[in-house]
Amino acid sequence: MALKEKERNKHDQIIEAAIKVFAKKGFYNAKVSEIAREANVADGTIYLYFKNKDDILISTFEEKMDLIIQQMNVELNKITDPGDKIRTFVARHLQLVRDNKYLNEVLQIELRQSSKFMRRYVPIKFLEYLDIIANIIEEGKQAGIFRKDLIPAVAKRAIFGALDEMSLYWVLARKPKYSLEDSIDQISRMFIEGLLSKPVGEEAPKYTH
Amino acid sequence: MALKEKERNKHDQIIEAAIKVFAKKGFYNAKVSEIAREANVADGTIYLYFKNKDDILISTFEEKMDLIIQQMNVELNKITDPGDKIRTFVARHLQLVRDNKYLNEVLQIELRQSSKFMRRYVPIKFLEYLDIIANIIEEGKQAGIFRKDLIPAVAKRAIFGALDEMSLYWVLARKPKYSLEDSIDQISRMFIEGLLSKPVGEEAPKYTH
Amino acid sequence: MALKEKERNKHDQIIEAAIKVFAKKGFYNAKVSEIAREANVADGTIYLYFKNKDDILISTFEEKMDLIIQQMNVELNKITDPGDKIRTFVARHLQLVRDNKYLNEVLQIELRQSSKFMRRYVPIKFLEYLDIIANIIEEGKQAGIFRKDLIPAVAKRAIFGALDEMSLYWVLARKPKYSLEDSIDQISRMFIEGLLSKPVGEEAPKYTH
Amino acid sequence: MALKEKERNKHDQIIEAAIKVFAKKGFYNAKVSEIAREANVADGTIYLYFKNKDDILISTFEEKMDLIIQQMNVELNKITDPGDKIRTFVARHLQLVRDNKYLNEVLQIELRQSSKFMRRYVPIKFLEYLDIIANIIEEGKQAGIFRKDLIPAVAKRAIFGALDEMSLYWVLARKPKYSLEDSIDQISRMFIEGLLSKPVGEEAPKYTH
DNA sequence: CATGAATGAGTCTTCATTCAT
DNA sequence: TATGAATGAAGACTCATTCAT
Repeated sequence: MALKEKERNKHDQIIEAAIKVFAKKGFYNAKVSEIAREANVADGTIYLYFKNKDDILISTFEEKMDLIIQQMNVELNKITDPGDKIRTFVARHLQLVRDNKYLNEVLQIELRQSSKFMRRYVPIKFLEYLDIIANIIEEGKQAGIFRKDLIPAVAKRAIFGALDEMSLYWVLARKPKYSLEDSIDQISRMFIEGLLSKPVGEEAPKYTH
Repeated sequence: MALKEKERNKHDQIIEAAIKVFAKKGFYNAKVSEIAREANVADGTIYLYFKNKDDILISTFEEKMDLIIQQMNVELNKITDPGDKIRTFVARHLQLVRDNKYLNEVLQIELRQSSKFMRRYVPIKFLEYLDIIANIIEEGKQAGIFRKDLIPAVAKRAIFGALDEMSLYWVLARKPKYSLEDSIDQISRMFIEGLLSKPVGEEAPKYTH
Repeated sequence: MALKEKERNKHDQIIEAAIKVFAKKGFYNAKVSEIAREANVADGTIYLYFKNKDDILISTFEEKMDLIIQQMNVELNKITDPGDKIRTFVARHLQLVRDNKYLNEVLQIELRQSSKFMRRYVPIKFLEYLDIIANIIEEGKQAGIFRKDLIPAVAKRAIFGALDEMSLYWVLARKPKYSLEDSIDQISRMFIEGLLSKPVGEEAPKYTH
Repeated sequence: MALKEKERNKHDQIIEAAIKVFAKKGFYNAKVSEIAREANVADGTIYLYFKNKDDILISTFEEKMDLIIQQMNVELNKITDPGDKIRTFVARHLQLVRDNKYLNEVLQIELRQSSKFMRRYVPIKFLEYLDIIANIIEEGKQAGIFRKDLIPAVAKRAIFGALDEMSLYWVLARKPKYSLEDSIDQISRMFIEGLLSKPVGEEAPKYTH
């Protein structure tokens, strides 16, 4: 492992350490010296790779989101049906959340944390991620599969919000009561089919307005 | 105005001041002395009404959520159809968000802020709010209007998450591109009807799972 | 003495402590916490009275120079002859230097210390002090006692510089070899009469160049 | 230029770089790494030529003063009359100051900087420079040209101080109001002849310049 | 109840110096 | 000799909290 750490460059060591510490303590309660210790570097070394404590968090976010966006796009490019894409997006998102516990906690809680980050820092990568959903919606509309009156810019946020809240639940719940599979299924279907039961032969729902 | 402030008790003055300051600066960057100044009381006075800085935030949350829950229940009790209830919940929630800019910012950003609050503090009031949604889902299922396989505990989080993300957008966007009405309509229909278009004559959607 | 310190306000306690510590350690090597200890206040208290460490030094300078300028003017107003005024200025300056060992060290060494102060900070009080000399020169010229071709703006700096260098000598020399009286006499006469011996009847100096 | 720098040895490169950086930033605000960059060497290289940061300043001072003292002695040895020597010393000093802007700033401000240097470090070279003046005074006394009661050890400091203050004015004033020639003339005459005018009837000095 | 001056623990950041290459 | 990445000690400053009035 010592070898493994030698191989990875210090930048990455620090990012990984920061994710752990931020996840455990929260950004404001995390000490730079603790990140340094976790990364097996000296305090000062952090500042050779990052401008300041804020920069560590922002860099973590950008670099990790970049990876996630790439992976997500690779996955989605294998699929053509918009409904399947939604289902896949939901599944992949929740799997990522489950498999990257620490990172999820940081993205979930710490980045939302403070006006400091939410406002001053324009989360380009986040918008890029949201737009993956918007694109699926748009494709679905074009293909005549999704309703024409959907506003992708609103829908993308609704879908992301639902997933995000589910993720938060997992972050906070010590013992989640619902499995990943249940969550994927529930959320996919809520969005694709809606809440209504639609017995064969029944007409379209009445709240058309 | 001096009179108006005299009338209100100091506890409420401080809560209102805290909402403003937390909304503007964020919890960690808000200074107790700034809240005191905004509330027109001395720094020390804060500590006669609240245990500490954390307690101000937690009290704000609990007291305000209590009000919101009561109002929401009054509203929903006038309605019987579960679909209408969902639509009303969505509408009311987004209206509250729009009409209580500062409070929304605090609930949105600051309470999510830190493991400190999200973990240590069990948000009873928040769960109570979520359960309003769960109850609607349950009623809908009982009435045969909503799908039987819906899991209310998951659905409630999906719906709240969608609303919450929309709220966050309003907090952060300087000039929101979508109106309250559009958002209410979009989100209500996404959940009630789903994303799929249902061309005349076509049967129920194919992804029946 | 504890009583005496109680009487004086904290601002002055800090200034006096700062003079001692700056004199002993120099500005950059002086620790704010050391000034606080010397002043019998907490570290944070310093920042209730001064913006930052720089501000302590600058305030010390301004406040003390103000006192010195006032005292000097009172003294000089009792005298009419410009030559006597020069002699008195020289005497007073050197006495002040001798009697305020710590302050002198700070003014001498620490304020000259760094471009930081000498350039960024316009030493209004210092110029005011220099102008006392310029005024004497001007009066002397008006009265026909001093040479008409003297440029007060240059002469004031030459006289101050001579005194200042003498002061520096006293700061640095552990055992000064020359007494205050000798120094006063030498410097006064060098400026008033010059270096040349001018026995009665002797001709003017020969160095025409 | 690369060639030119290759020619000069690294020691001198560092000294010249240090003069620039110290002049610009001041000793305490100058970074060793900045000196290294300016000198086109690596940070570590500095420590092959100098013991530490202090040593750079002290070495700069000693080496440069050595040169100045030599030049000054060469110049003065061509002259015999003590009055002329004083005038020449004044002129040469001020010319050096004007022609070596950076060095002057360092000598003026940075060496005075801190008790650290002024006390711990005995400025042998500085005393050597002062003694050039003392020797002129002594010669003048021997020759019966200067007053017998002059104390060279005091006079040398007065003269140097006057020059030094004038130099400081040039360092700090962005647009000096007085020319080099005026300054040389004023200071030389203030010391040689004094401030007093010599009323008609008495012999007027002939060097009206 | 109310005040607000005083406290002092706590931490990010800098930068002279080292040393493996 | 030369490098420059890494080190880690050190200190200015903030601000939640207290308590004498």
